[in-house]
Amino acid sequence: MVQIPEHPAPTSTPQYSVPTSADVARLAGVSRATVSYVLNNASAVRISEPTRRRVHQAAKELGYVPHAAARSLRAGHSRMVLMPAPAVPVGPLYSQFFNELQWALSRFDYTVVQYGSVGLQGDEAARAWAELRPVAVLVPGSGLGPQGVAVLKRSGARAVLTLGPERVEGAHALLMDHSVVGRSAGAHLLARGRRRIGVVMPEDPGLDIFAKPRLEGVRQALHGTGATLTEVPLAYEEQSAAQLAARWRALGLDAVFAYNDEYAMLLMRALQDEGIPIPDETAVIGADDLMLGRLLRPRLSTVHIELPSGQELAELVDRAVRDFGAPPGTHEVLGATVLHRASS
Amino acid sequence: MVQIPEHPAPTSTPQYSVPTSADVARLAGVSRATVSYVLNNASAVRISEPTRRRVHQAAKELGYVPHAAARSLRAGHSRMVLMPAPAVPVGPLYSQFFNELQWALSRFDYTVVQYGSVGLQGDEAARAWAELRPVAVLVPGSGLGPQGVAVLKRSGARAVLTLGPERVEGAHALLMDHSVVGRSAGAHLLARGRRRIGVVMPEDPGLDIFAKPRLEGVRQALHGTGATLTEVPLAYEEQSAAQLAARWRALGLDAVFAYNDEYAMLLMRALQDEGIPIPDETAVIGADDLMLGRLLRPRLSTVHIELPSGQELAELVDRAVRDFGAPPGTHEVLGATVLHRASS
DNA sequence: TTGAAAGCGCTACCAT
DNA sequence: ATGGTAGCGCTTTCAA
Repeated sequence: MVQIPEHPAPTSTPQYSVPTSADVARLAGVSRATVSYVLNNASAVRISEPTRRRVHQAAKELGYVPHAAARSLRAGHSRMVLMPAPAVPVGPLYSQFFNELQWALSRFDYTVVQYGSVGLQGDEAARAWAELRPVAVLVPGSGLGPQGVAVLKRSGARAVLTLGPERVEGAHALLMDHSVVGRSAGAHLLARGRRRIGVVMPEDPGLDIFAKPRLEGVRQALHGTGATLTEVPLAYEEQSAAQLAARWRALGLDAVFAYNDEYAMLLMRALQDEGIPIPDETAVIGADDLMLGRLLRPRLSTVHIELPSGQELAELVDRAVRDFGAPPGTHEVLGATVLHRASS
Repeated sequence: MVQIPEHPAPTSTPQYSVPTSADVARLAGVSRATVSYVLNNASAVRISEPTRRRVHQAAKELGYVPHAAARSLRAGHSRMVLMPAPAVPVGPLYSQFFNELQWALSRFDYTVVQYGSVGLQGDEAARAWAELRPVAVLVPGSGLGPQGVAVLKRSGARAVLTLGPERVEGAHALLMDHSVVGRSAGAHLLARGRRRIGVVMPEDPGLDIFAKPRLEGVRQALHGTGATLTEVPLAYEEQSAAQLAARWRALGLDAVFAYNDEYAMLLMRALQDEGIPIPDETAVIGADDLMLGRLLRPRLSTVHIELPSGQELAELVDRAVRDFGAPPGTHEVLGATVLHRASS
């Protein structure tokens, strides 16, 4: 289970020990109960104004800060929403989404905590999270199995939500099916009259969870149209792009969906250096709608991705927590819109 | 102090209550003490092999997960390193640095938790953090005052480290003085023979904490050389860049440090659209060494920024925790190197 | 080798 | 209006 390694004892004792509510009570000349009532604005009991003042004064004087662990231990539950930090370095899109979510959840009086679980595998990670007894767990990406969900629920988590490509038994699913991105891109390229379509596959294996569904989406869009699909591996390096560009004409493609805008920019530059006219000979489309794509010449077409608003998601979490008897639901939360610019 | 709003009672009771070590003890037919010994591999006591097996078996059967809050309450301390999530959306540089740090700290058996404190102000935030009784707090950016540091320390935090532009009384400082970035850029432009130097100031006020020191660094580099410095406000939008470019010649600048690579790319495109040759008429240098800067024509010169390694930082944190009697130290942790490419 | 029990800081019930 | 106190889950002496 859990091992507590030994750590050296403090080299010196703190001059002041941490003040507790008992200290506040002593200083104010009241009982611990009264302190608790006052500091929590308990509505069930009425405390006289002078007493309140004395307590507040004493608390301030001592620099008293309540002990969250003790409180939630006593209460039997917490308002902590735990969110494992995604292992893959994610873009600004996600960062912003996360901040928004955090803000929205705090409006519901939840405390959002991002837990770094580097190096832990699957169910082992779930156990580590469960030790914190969060009221809800919001898991990005894949990597949590039904076992993990069960562990969390048995440990009192009232809602487990996954943000990822697939449903997990027992958990609410916020399906972020990236195939819709590929479908949009594929459909767009078809509509532009392209027939021999390449799809960039980043060589960074960490990106597979996004890249594979996007590829699959393109495949779906092309299905039954007679258009061909060619996977094009590419590392996020100039040299890799140059090599690819050198053999580009041999691939015989008239369009390429470049996984995202960054890869698109990398590839586009290499193709242009090779003298391949865009979009005439090869159309290029990216994804993520980065500002920088607009600066290219020709301007980069892209698939704009809509994540759910933090507000919506926070409501979903709150509802799941409150109706935690209800069966877990599934929500499609990824939108995709093609922004047609000059490169396609 | 802290207000606990009321929340509706559970709509239904969980079918199974969360298993405790007492449940494990009961099922295994031993005492709670024995369970604790077994699950924590206590070296002080020897437990017979059959008993161990029974305990492990029972724990597994019940899906027992220890309660971190109860444990740290009893222990009187935790191994939690708390890191407030930076309010400003930060780039991939920081994300990677953070992951590395997290990993390194986990090697020291710390649990890293990122706490989202959106909407909390200064010392209020510090109190919220202090409620969690972290053993160490690692605060990025500015925003924590001496008061806040005191609150944290009085609440048992054995180390408070700030990652930011300036020292804070009582806290260890990992000084990330961005003026070194500006100094490098300024010195480089001077060395290239430029004399009328512009410095892009992003209009996003959240970036001021980086932008102002960078500006100051340029000022320092130019000091006493007779070169002039002009602040150039720019929003991260094409239109803003276009407007700036339109009046560029009137500014009479022969070089510009563009805050970072993204702003540099934005500006460079606008200048080129305006027919201003780079670097002949105006030299451009960015910062952050983004891959995408290499794709521009001319290739973008940049200031490569070196953050400290996660390993180093983890060691620093660990030492600070262990020798928490020692006076807080100051460490310069930002390096800057100019990568001269074609744009300057 | 194992068990009984105290107590970490806090809140909520029940007295007064 | 205020105080006494039990008990949340856990670890760790001390006794047996």
